[in-house]
Amino acid sequence: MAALELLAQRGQEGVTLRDITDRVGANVAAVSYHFGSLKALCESAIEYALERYLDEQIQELGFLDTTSTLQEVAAAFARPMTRALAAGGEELAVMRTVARVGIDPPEGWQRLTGKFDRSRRDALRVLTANLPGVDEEELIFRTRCAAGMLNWLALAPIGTELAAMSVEEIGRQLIPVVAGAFHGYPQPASGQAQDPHQ
Amino acid sequence: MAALELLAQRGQEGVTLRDITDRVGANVAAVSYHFGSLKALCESAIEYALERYLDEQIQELGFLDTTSTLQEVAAAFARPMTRALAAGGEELAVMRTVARVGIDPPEGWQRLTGKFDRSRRDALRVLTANLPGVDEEELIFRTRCAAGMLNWLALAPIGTELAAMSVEEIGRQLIPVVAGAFHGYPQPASGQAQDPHQ
DNA sequence: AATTTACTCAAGCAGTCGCTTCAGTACATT
DNA sequence: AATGTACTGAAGCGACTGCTTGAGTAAATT
Repeated sequence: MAALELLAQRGQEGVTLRDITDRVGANVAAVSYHFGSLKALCESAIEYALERYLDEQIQELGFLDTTSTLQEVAAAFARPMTRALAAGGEELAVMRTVARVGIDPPEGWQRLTGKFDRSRRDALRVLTANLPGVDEEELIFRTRCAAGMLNWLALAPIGTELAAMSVEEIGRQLIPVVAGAFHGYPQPASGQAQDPHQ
Repeated sequence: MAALELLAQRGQEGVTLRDITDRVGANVAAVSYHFGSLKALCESAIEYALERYLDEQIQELGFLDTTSTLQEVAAAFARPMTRALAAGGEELAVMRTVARVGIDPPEGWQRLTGKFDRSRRDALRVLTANLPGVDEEELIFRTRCAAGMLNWLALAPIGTELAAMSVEEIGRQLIPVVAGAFHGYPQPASGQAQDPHQ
């Protein structure tokens, strides 16, 4: 039940029935018996991963309030990923599966839209307090960009490099980048460009 | 020769020989005749996409110099992607293929490391001029984060939303985020113990 | 002891995969 | 007209896919 996320993350469509059964030492019939089909097994694994990630994300954002700094928001936003990168193993496989779903969403993934929306709303709430001058639409966009960046880190080779670091080291490098993406760096509307952080 | 990138982007490992031939109205034998194998065809398509993207990226960065602002750097860095998103079609398929390669690199992709390194070096050169206070190692990290974010935009569903906008509209939303990721947003000085998770 | 329940196992099904084969065709060259 | 070159078409090969089947097994329940 657990070791198959390791396969779901190596490619949603690239995982075969016998890959899984060989890895866990089971028989192909066991999958049909327990899940009905390979597709149902994958959906079950994806649902498990999504729930686990969203619960963690919502909890992290729940620790924040309107007095939280932008760095704290970025840290909370990125913490599920940084923790998974540092932990590796099944925790990282869960994050990779979630990231894959963001690229190749399965058919019936709308079941979890509720939790997903709540996670996004929580992030938006703490961001608007820090960046009152930015449109809500743009904050949503930045949130999605930041989430995409984190998902990319989980999937791309750079993620395996980060996996060798501690969670503090990852956060030290990553959080300023996430916070910077949230904050933005305005385009020179007219005249001289100035450092907006002063 | 062109319409097959559309398939390579729908999943490197999920593309089948008959998918391609049915789409272009050709026969399976034509692939073996022209490329030798499906793998060779995919490698050829990937190589084509990578070269096309890297040439464009290097050219964009080449327009910059040490007097360019951070927004200009971000704009040049993101322009191949914003342009592809606005253009759609084959140009977007090329970017999606490149992004897929970043996640699931094919076996012999080291051939193009030279151009890839040059692109990264060019980006680093114009970034150090804008951010002299940041370590080079961290600038490399931020460059990879920003590139990952752009790749994500190409692959994820948000990319199809962006594809409905003009290149100026995309840039208006995207460039501040990329520039913000480059610039970073510093963490609060250590010792304040603001983080509730420690 | 008998029965039910939960599950595993090897075998095999139809379908698809990448790839090859070889006869057939269009066209340029001689 | 004959020949060579470049390419296409349909058919089929072995390997693999997801999935099913039916016999077999171990433990719990009766």
